[in-house]
Amino acid sequence: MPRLDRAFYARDTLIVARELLGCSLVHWIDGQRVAGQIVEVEAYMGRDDDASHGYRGVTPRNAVMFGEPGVSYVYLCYGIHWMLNVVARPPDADYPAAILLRAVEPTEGLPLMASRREGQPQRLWANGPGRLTRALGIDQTQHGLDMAGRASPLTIEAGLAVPEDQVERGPRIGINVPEPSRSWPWRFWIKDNRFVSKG
DNA sequence: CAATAGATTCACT
DNA sequence: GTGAATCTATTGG
Repeated sequence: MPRLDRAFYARDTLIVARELLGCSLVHWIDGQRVAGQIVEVEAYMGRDDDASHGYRGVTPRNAVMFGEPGVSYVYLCYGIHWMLNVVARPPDADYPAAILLRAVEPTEGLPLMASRREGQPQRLWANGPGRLTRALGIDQTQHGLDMAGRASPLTIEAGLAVPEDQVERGPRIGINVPEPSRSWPWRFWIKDNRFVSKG
């Protein structure tokens, strides 16, 4: 399937988040292709969302959130876990925005993934934002890549559209939960998918 | 500078 | 359910 182009990412953040469901996150490691189908995402928009890294303005870490759509935003969380986001915002947006990839279902390069997730059952390989980066071999070196660019080793490819009746939306989970009025519908996941962490 | 919270996961109880 | 692991950006003195 073709990789998602710039125009895909250069739209309303919530629309892009919704449409990322069912697409394939693809990474080439040493000429090997590893991939998973995106089953859970979370949108972070700077202007109204004080949980967003972009809320308080530009810093060295979050700068790409203010820039080109389609660029990867990778950062270390809790000193241990790499989080993978992709910038998604209209070209003229006056706010920073990115979408956190929270879970994928492994589809290609399973032996390589297995070696990176040794001792874990397959259902736990990529069921979580820190787990999927581990499974696919994504870390700081993938920060700032243009995922819409032709040569990027990290990209997202189009998938079959997920029907609306299979999509669920809900609030954040965990420690960083905004006020209820602002906490929905920023998380999207495929209904009944066994890799979705919570619902 | 020192302190702290954090878009989490894992091992253990 | 609870706590540890481990490091960076940000906040406060």
